[in-house]
Amino acid sequence: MNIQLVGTYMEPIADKKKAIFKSTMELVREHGFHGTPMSMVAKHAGVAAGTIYHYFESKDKLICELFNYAQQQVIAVVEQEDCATIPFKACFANLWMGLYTFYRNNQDILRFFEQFVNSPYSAAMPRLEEDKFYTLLFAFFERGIQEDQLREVSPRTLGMLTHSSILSIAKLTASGRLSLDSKELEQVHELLWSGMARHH
Amino acid sequence: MNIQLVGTYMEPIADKKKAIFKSTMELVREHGFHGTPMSMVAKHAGVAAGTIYHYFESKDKLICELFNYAQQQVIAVVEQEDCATIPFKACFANLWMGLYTFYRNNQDILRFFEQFVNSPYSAAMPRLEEDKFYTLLFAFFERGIQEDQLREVSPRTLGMLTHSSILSIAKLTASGRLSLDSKELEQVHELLWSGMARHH
Amino acid sequence: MNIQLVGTYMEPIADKKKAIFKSTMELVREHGFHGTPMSMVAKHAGVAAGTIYHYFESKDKLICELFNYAQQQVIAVVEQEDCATIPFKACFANLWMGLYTFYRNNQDILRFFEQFVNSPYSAAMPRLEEDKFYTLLFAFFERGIQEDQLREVSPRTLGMLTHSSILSIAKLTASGRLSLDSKELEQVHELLWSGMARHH
Amino acid sequence: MNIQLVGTYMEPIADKKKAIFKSTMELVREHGFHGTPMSMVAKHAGVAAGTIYHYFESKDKLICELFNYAQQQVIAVVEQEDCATIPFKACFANLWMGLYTFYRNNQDILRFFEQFVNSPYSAAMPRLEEDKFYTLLFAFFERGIQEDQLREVSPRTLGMLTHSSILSIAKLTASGRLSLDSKELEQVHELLWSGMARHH
DNA sequence: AATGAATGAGAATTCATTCAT
DNA sequence: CATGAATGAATTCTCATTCAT
Repeated sequence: MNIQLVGTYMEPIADKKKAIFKSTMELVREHGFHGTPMSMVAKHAGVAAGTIYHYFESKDKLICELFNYAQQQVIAVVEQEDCATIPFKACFANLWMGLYTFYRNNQDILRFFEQFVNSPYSAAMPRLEEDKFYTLLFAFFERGIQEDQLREVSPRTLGMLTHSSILSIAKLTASGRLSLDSKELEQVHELLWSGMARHH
Repeated sequence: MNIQLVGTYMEPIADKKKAIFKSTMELVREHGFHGTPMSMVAKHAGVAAGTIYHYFESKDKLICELFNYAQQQVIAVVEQEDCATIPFKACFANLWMGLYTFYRNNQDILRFFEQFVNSPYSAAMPRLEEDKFYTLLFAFFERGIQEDQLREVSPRTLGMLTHSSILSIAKLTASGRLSLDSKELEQVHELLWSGMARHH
Repeated sequence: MNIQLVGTYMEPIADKKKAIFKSTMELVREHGFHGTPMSMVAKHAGVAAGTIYHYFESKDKLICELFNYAQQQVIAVVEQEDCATIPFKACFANLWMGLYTFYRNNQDILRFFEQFVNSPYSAAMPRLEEDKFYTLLFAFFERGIQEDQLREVSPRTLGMLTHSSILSIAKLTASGRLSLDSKELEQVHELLWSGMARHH
Repeated sequence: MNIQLVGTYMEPIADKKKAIFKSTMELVREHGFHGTPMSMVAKHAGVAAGTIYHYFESKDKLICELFNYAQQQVIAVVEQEDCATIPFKACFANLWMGLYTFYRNNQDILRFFEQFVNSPYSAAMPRLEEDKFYTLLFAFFERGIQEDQLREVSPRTLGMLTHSSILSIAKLTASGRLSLDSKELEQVHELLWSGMARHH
């Protein structure tokens, strides 16, 4: 079948559309938005330039849809952590490691995200309140506070601190400028935890 | 006088050059690199397009020099903290607040940096080892470890964690999506400190 | 039945072909040739883009055939005036009003014609001598001269003057910039007649 | 000097701008709007493609400005007829012949006009009431009526009839499908006049 | 030093047409 | 017959850069 499932929406995505997503991601990572002409995407994806415009209104739309597409994958990482049955602290550790591992293994996405959120494209994106990823993330910390596990700091602050720590360490290790073994990684999120946790 | 001092190098910068820097910074912040043609910089800076090429070899060079120019200012913030005479913890707090305040008051620079480091431009920039800002930052944490104030975590890790926390909180408060009073800000870097500090 | 008669040729025209003609006419009127892509015609006509190419070799052919198709209708208007049994002057009046009424009620055709004859498409069309409409028109005035009803001015001149007067008044009233009641309309062609008629 | 006067506005027009106007006029006449890419205009005018965009915002603007530019010339023809000192009938004859001669000698403009007014471009143009050419024309006939020289037919009707007669005859003779000597031309506008004139 | 008109390579996008289903 | 995804040449337009003044 010429289709594939994405996220939890069961939306079938044509092979060509996926190929265009994949190529755009890889090329934007390497060359940036501006350095990635549609002709390059087309060539890399093995389709004609015009074909891209069957699937996407414009380059801008392609970029924004790609962001959403990739965002879904990050959301899936957050959602798969079933925190209901394990201690909050362990859940925090899982979340940190889960996201870290995801970004570490998906450098394209990490780099694409960083470019995207700092570009004028992001102006067209949902506000923090409507952003599913951040909604989930903030809710997680909200819960931690209410369960008396975390200090009484705004959940947004905790969420941003956690996420930015994940991103910065993932970029650092991915760039090869620092190598951290699993023990050291544990140290990192443990460090964060000990800062954020309420001390009884 | 038509000159001005920058950094500690005593390099005089012509008014026009400065105007070009300023305009580029503001425009790139709003429109991104790609959305900021040289003609727009020229108009905004009140000079002719050709004039820019008296001061800068190319657009790429202008962008890179602007990065260095702005970087100098961040370095100045780090350098002005005289940590020799105060306790390390207080110095950490000063550094965090100093950088936070700088970025908070210089949104243009913050946004420009974020765009820059995630773009292909940054490929042309010095490696972490040769980057004066990071050298200073890492040295600071190195000292903290050697003084037995910080946990034995790689200084790079500590530096990146600290810097990313500053950037993410500055972006968050600057965007207006979160408002933190000075007490809450203190909480944030205190949180970080308590995670990183060696507990005797 | 899925067919219909057109003109006097008894050529059956498939519903789809007619729908394509109709859509093209309406869309070209509004958007011009260039502003009317085949995909738009297809959508408007409720057929697939490829289907148009079953009926028409190319866009150019479609346009030219549409011109002929519409031309038939104008010819029908001219032919239905049976001038053999009524005075020439009355026949002139009927012809003027017949064509005026037709164009007035068929703005699409009027606008399409005007665009067509002034475009490079018309280069591919029959010369004046081979154009049935003009042949009929010129013959009419030829007869008027021979019957000593009209001044000795070239029939072509009289034909063009008459036709252009009809078109310009139809465009003017259709545009809503001028409103003429039936008496005023009569005045107009009476005016023309009194200019062209031989005064005995 | 690198300038030239246009109309009565004394607006200097750069040589290149004029060359672009001239080329566009000639090329549009022959190939139509759609058949005249900007690259063709550039080549024909001896300028780079980008240069056109120094003078004109877009192709559409170029076309519209060209229309106005050419319109000025037609207006000049109308304005140069000083009707105050000669009989109205003679003035009508002069006007008819003046415009006829202008269009006859400026086929490019005639063809361009016809294409323009029947295209979607004309939608962007001033309404009849604000159109200087038609304002002048209608005022002329208004005067004829008030001076008791013309029948009591709406000036707009008379104006459109007259102008359309000029255009159709100019097209006919220019196409070579009809040849009219000066006597015959006189016959044509005399014919019109006798239709429109009030018979005392 | 400064100007800004001119350049032209390159980018995004369109659309007539084809063809496998 | 009918479809509409796919094609890719052609088009409009942008913009970094140059250079005569």
